[in-house]
Amino acid sequence: MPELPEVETVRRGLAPVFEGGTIARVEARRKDLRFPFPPRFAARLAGRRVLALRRRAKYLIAELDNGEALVMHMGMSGSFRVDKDDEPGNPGVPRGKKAAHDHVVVHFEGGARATYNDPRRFGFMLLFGDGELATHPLFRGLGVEPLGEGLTVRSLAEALRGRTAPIKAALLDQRVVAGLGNIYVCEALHRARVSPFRTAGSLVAKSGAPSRDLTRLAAAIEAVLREAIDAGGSSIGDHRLTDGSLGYFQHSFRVYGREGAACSTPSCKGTIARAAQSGRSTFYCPLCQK
DNA sequence: CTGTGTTCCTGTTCGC
DNA sequence: TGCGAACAGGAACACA
Repeated sequence: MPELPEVETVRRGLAPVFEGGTIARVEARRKDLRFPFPPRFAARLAGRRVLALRRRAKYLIAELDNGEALVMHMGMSGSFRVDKDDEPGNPGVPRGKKAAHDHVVVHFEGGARATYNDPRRFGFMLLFGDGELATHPLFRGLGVEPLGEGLTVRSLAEALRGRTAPIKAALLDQRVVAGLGNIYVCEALHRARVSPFRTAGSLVAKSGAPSRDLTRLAAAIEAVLREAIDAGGSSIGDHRLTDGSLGYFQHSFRVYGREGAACSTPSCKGTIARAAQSGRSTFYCPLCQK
């Protein structure tokens, strides 16, 4: 489920509990998710204080007071639920009650709990040693963060130059831009009026200079992510939506899941179509995306 | 190195 | 209503 905006929304929802909190104990209710839990996973977390909860691409990173880092990925179907014992009206699952697919529960001193639920178990949790974030294969090749200073038209041009894969596939590649997924790639390409079938390299001039289309695309990526985060931000505090669901922004999709609908581009008479690209669904307007 | 297809797993939705 | 098929937001991996 979660792409960058959802992961960021989850981070903001979890931060009040994680940051500054001390982990009392961890329940890992099975031996693995996508990958096996690290050796002595629960024991190594117990007693640790969380200094900060960060996000990189679609990863959540809890920095611990011993220099290690708890790295979490929610895969396709992962979600977190936060429960605080000192809130009598808390709509979350009552203490001790186990919902299906609740695989990990992090108990904090003071009684707050963060419960990780993941039916498909494509998510995972790892413990990195001091400094491992910079060198671990999962992080080593990650591209720039699309928000903040990382993503520039120039950096995009450099990453895409000469590539013959469709721009849709290139943007899904986490080495190009970190954190984009199928939904937001579709949305960004539509906003930029760029066809998902164009080769990535066609957006870059032979000289390496970015095209006008690429300039629009970079702006569209940033805009759609920011809007989605803002929409998610408005849902923080609602326990049902602190879980990484798409929140209110799904009502703002212009192409994703809208096959057959009228294109929303002003004065465009197109109809949103759906195609398969590298095994995933692409939603686009055949008329205004060139 | 680059690009593409397969695979992990379970739940939900769709067409008959 | 039931039931099999298609599909799902990720990304590691194998392979051409």
